Amino acid sequence: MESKYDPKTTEARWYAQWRDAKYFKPESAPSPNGTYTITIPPPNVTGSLHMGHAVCYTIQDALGRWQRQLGKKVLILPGVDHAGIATQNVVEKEIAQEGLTRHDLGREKFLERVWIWKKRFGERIISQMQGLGCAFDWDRERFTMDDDYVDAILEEFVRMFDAGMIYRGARVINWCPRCATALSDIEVEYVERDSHLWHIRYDFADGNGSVTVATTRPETMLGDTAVAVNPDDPRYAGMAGRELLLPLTDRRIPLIFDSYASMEFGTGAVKVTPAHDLNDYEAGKRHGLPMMVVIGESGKMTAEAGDKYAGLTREECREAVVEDLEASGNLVQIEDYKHSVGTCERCHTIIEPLLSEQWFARMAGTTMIANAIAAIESEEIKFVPDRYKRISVDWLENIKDWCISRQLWWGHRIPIYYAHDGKFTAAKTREGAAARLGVSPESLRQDDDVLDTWFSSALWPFATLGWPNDTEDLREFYPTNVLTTAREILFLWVARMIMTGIEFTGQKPFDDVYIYATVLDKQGRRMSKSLGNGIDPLEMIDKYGADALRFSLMRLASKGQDIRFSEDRIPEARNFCTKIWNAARFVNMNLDDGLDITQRVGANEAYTVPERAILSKLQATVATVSSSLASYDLDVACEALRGFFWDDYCDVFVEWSKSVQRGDDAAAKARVQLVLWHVLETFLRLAHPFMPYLTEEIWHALPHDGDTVMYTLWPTVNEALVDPAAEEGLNAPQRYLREIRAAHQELGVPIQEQQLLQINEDVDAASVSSILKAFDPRLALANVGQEQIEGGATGFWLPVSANVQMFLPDSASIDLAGLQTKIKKQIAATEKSLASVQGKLNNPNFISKASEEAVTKSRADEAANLNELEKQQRQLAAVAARLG
RNA sequence: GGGCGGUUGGCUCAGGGGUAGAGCGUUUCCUUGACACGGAAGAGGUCACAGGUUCAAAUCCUGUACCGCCCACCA
Repeated sequence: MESKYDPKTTEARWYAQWRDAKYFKPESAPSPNGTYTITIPPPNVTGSLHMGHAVCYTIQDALGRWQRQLGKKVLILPGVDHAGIATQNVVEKEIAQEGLTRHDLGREKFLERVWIWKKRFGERIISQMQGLGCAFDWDRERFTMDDDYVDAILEEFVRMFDAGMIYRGARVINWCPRCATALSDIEVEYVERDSHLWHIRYDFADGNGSVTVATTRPETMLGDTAVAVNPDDPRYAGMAGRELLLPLTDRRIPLIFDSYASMEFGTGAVKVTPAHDLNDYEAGKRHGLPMMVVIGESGKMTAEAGDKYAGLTREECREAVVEDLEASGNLVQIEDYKHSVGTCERCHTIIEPLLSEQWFARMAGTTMIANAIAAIESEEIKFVPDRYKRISVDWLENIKDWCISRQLWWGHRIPIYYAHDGKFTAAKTREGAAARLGVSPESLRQDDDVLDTWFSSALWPFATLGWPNDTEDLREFYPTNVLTTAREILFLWVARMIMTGIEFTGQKPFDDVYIYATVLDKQGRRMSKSLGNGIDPLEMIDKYGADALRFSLMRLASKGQDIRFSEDRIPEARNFCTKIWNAARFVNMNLDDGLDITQRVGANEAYTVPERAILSKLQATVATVSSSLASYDLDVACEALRGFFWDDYCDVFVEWSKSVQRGDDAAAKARVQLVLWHVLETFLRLAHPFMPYLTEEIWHALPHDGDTVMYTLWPTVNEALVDPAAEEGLNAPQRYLREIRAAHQELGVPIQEQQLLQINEDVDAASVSSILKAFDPRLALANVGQEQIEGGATGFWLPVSANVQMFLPDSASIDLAGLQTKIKKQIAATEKSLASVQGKLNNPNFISKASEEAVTKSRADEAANLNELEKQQRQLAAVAARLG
């Protein structure tokens, strides 16, 4: 093994080897224990992967590698999403730099450009996942625009259409004037804005009085077709049906009664613009009001807005209208007002609610929704953390119909075909539609719109496995086991996969939904392009290695808590990788050639205390890492691995083993080597899901059995090796040693002069002595456990811990006064702690009401404190006697 | 307006009814034959605040404050 670990060359070498050997394919591994499937959330082809993706794919890879070691036939199916609106936007931005719009290119040429983009970024994304070390089955990689995937979408659409779940209608929808498309409700992002509330006076047409309305959007008044007041509002009693003169126009509009007008807000009168506000639209429908579209799809005022305003942008028109209202004297007041404004999730342009013909999927009240709710409520599909269960159900229970048509070019064309006579139907093909309508295919016109991206991603877990065909993959790997995803697409994606999965396959799409931590920057802000605070995973891999990045992310990603991440968190993990490398190198260089690894460590052999202790702790680590993986507590697993390896294995066991290696007991050497190797090899298998490259590299450098650590079996707990007594047998001497060292430091006596130790505890004196000498060879311990001083040396016994005394010969020059002060301080502390425990024990309520366990523990605490106090007092006495 | 999460040593976070834990940082010592991306020893917290329940509260309950997120037809 090289003295320094080089992640870069190691990672590249292993990934290529794994891939060439087809290790990632479920068919390759010995798999007697069933299947385990993950269809990874397909990233958008909009750009490269960010840290959130790195967390996502790292977790899934770790879960997959773990399950593979458990003997499962593991399929992790990768892919990318065409991401309609998002991708169209980035390509539009790209061509804008050439001074072009998509309309300059035309649909066909523009789509060519998008495909070029897709190829470039799709490949980059795949190589990024591979750089992370992801053991995904690349032969099964899917894209949401693959032919067979498209077939699944057509199937979905036609089935829903035939079931009456898809309809076309004119409704007020969310329109993004910049993207020039409709959006669904959940693609709108609300942001708080400082604005104004404009109070405008509408005079009655008969010249008798007026009504003042308040609005945040004065420009929409040009499309007002009524003013509404609450029927119970005494201020407007009997005024229903009276006509108002709409300012700046010559139109007359009615005053209507509708309970949607709140009496508490402003004057209680609300202007009604049915074509540009969802509530107003509903009110307009209730009252049969005309709907005037005054703002067009481009965000500019239409001819309906009047000659004066037509052609102005919404913003320009607002200024003009306010100015004109001021001039006409109708502007009563301008109030500062903070409210939230809907914006486009993709381009952040302010949404225009717009009356428009769109395709909708019926959601509310359908069995599709009911079944999804039932699956979540019954926990047939389990959410982790479980609070997302309630959130998901709430959303589904209040679901509205879903606007699925988009006026985009990049996406799946809606499979609706229109005949000349206006009749239309849905079909997978033009020919199919022609047959349904009884006309010729040539006479049909296909709808120009495309489908919402999420309409296609909703099928991901099963369309990727071949649905609607009854494929072998679908039968074998569906339902999948876990969906690991980001919180922000819980409704957009997760809920919809559950809906469609149950609807179309009759089965839930996955058992568990694991919502992982969001990666934030150091200040707790979202990482985003506009803030420029993102960190490029590939750059970090290049700098620290993939294993270090993976480990740092998983170690920080505790369940339900967001991660504040910055580059300076990675060295911690990188240092751990280095530590593992160096320890392995040390172990490896000390292994004798004849090590027989078929002789795995068993329980029956006569191991020394430190050997039994490390084997025992290894069992605990196996248990913790296994259960933490099962409950998605990857941070806990990482911490268990780190603590065990660094503290228990390196700092204690490996250090101790040096004394054996230095000695001349051949049998002891062979034994310790076997334990060193066994623990390390087991650790590598445990750590492999988290740091695949490093573990593979070391595993191969060590004696091993097999071709890859990927296919080794997951370690199990060997109860026979669980040995708390041995752990204590190792802990105790370490405690003594700390105290001996402290005492020597305190006394100013070199530790080399320490020869004798007296121990009153029930310990194996020989073992303690040997462990002590192993950790500090400077100790010239001649005897442990004997009070008799050989050779008639004179000196005094200083208690160093409750049951241990060390001998200080007269020759030592000792700072007794300093020691005295220190012991007195310790006594005070012990007394305080003793008083606290005794206070508890003297409380009759505690004795009678507390659990037996708690009382027992307190009694033990009291005894320990008393013991400690006694020792300290003896110490003090010993020193005092010495001081004379 | 409703809901959810958070508030623990300088920083980032675990934990969770029985006298506070980790990593990083920091202090002192150590270039000892795996590792200075290291080792040894140490300092450092009345667990946001106020009430309550309990023999016992950092932990459970109620409320408050602040931070963050989500939802809602906040003219």
